[in-house]
Amino acid sequence: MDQKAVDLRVRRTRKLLQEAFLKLMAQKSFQAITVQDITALAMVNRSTFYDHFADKYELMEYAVSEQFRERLKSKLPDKDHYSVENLRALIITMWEYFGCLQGHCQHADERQRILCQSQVVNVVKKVLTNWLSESPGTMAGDPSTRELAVAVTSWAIYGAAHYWAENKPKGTGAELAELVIPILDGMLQTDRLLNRN
Amino acid sequence: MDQKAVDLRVRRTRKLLQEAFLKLMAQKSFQAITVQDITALAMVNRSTFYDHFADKYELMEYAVSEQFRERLKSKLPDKDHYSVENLRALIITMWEYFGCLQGHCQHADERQRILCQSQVVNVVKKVLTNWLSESPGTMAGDPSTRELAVAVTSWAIYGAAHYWAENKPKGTGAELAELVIPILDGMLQTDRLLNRN
DNA sequence: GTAACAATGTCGGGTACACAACACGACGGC
DNA sequence: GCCGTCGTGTTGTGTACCCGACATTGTTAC
Repeated sequence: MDQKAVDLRVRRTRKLLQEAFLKLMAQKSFQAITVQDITALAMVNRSTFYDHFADKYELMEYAVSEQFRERLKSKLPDKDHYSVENLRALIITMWEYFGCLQGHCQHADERQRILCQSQVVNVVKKVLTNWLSESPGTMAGDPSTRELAVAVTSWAIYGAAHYWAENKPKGTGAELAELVIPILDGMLQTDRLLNRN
Repeated sequence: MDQKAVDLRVRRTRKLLQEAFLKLMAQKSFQAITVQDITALAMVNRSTFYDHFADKYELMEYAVSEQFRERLKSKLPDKDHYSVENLRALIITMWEYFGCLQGHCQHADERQRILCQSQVVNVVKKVLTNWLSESPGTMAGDPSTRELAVAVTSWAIYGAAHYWAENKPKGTGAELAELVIPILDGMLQTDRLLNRN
């Protein structure tokens, strides 16, 4: 699933299933969507669906991850290295996406909103891991410390974005970023310093 | 090509190629579009293209035919039988589509505009043939007379729609229909009467 | 002229996918 | 109870498609 899908057919099939699922989510509840609905709209045979996803939950996770990944990729100034600008874009994008999730999936209940959001966090974890491993002269020796820092930071961002999306409907992403960047940047910087010793 | 393409993969591939082609026509000239452009956008292997179309001209004909067919299907009150209302819808739809062709394919030259329009006439021929063969008690014995009537009527409609689109930019489709329906309906009716004897 | 390059059209071998058929559980009606 | 219907998940066989490589045909530049 996560590993590269080289074959054009594989990439295309997943893309078609993803798009069909997102379209259906805009007009139906997740429960009301059947695998048959998805495959019919995507023009993919139903049994082929199971070659890629165990069930519609797995497709939802995939669709959310990919959509957020795409969106993030287009917003990051330099996607390969850590910087405060990248961190700001990350925070704002996640907050925006949470709002978009609420808007796009009108019929989503609390349960699968959390499922979706946790997928977003997983994407952020990967991005942060990349940044820190690409960052020159940091954490050469201790990957487990890095994993911990990534997990803490990712979920911290989630907490901020989630709170802001739920409780501050008038707030902007920039405001949110200004509030939490000092904390997060501090975490990542001290982490780097610790590992230099 | 024309015969039914049952397999889902075939229908999907052609649909993807068609959509990609139409997207590219909106931003490039026909000459500037390569088969590679089309297949890349459609997420279809280039060699697969040649399993369906001999060249990009054939794809253009297919795309125009299908697009017009779809458009027509959604406009006809009763798509299976001849009636003046159907004839009116046919005339107006063709005229509208010619305008749409000019708008959508900005970079099209005169040569392939005619290629496209002749495909539209072919679709109209098939529709008229269907109508007359489904029409109860008409032309049971002489298909060649029917073919002739269909050809004459189809190209007559083309002449009207083409002229109206080119020379009467202020005109409406309804006006055009009112002008030519008497002639065309007369042709089809006398044709029927002739064949009753 | 010709050399480099890009797009076309074709072929063979491997594979992702379609299709049909199946078993299973969950419902709802009689 | 038994029934038909619907959605799910699995399996086997045939095929549409991918991919890479190839020769051919323009097209541009030197």
